Amino acid sequence: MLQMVGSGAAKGAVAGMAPTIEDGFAPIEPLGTNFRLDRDRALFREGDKAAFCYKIIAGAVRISKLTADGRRQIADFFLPGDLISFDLGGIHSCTAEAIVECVVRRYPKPQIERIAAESPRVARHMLALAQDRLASAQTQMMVLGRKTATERIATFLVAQAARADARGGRNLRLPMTRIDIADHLGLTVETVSRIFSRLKRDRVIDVPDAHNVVIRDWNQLEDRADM
Amino acid sequence: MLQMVGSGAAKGAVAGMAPTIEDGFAPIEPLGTNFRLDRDRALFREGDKAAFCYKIIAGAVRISKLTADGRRQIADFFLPGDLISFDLGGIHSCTAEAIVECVVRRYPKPQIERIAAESPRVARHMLALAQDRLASAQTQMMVLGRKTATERIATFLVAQAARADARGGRNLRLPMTRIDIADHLGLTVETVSRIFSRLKRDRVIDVPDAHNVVIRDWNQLEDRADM
DNA sequence: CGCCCTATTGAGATTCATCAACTGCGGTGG
DNA sequence: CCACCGCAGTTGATGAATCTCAATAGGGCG
Repeated sequence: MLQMVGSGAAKGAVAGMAPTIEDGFAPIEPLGTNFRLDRDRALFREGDKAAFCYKIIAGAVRISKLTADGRRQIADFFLPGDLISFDLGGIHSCTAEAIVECVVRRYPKPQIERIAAESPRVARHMLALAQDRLASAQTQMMVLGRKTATERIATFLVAQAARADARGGRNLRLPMTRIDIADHLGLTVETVSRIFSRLKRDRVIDVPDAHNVVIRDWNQLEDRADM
Repeated sequence: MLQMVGSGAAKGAVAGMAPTIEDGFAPIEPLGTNFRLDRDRALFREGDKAAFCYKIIAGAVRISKLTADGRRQIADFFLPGDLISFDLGGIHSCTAEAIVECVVRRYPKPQIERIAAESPRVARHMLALAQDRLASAQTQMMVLGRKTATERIATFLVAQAARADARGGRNLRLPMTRIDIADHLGLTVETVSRIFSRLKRDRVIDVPDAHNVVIRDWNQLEDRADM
């Protein structure tokens, strides 16, 4: 699997969609080099000095933190087209790991810094990207702080669908495990599993297998997501 | 109260501390104008077009979101010296409200935009600021998703002390109500109150009144915060 | 002086976590 | 080729942490 590095890359991203923030980074593109990252390998770890910026070409990545006693919180998932650690200098505040085998493009930070310093356009895009991330973090705080388990799952499915979607079909691919979903939503695996089962029983979704969800009743799902 | 607009402003901030990110915004300073904001009045609301950037001169501000049915999540609190909505264009992703009577300095966004476009230095500072906020949002996700009620309160107290402190004294002023704290930590008022009482009973803190906390046993507090 | 809002404390209810058992699939090696 | 192992996922029973409901106290402001 995974021979499609050049041509297939855009497939999983927002292919034909409206232009995204990422389009403003054209001057940076030639500085990047692609590499492969095996499942469960870290792109970087919390506390590491940040030496590169990254773009997911294929696969999926999770961004997480750990407590001293091993509890994990996944801040976000990233899919092809997404930019990670697109900032200047500093220390990584999270660990980034491959959920599945990935192709990642990597850009040396010093060169990014130089270009950002010369091109207000690029600097502006980086700022816009950071704000986007911040807004999504704020939404996730609402999910974690104030929503019930069912609302969290429904919200998650709606958000994932909105992101990975754009291609037709209510068919949603979830590359992450139930444990990853639990650690993203502040729940246990068992609770996640139970709620998937309930949504299935209630004909809101179908679950052909653990990594695929078909949304059968979009309204029901959005209702249960609250918002 | 609150005549000290010019001289007393720095008192609550990181006064004599290491230079902060905010120092890089000198070129923007003359563009600002101060105004007063009464308790519970909004600086801006979620969904509003962002027309200004703000700096807290005196007082305290909360940043929050609401669900359709009125549940509230407070993403962060801001104190004198803090910059709010220091980004470019777009729509406010949260509501900002005064916790107590405030003095706020406001900078027109179009002018900020122009300066950011001309000065890579300023643009860079804005980016650094956004990253800081993002890192703190990620920490808060960990708190909300994976920590117990006691850990949340302890973490909150440690963080507030680290922020507002720098002056001597384990004396911590909390301008926000218990409800605000609850909505920040994903708890109910009752739980917040109970845990304050427990920490007091266990001689970890003293609570002379609802808006002041004395940290009696710093180690105990940090232990209970986990991390 | 009295009212309203914040805070505290108690008792009971509920959600979700924990513990445990079982299934199914993929890989590995006899 | 098939048996076995290990991990992900599911489901059930039980329990604990936190919420909800309720009552009371205290402080600031009109």
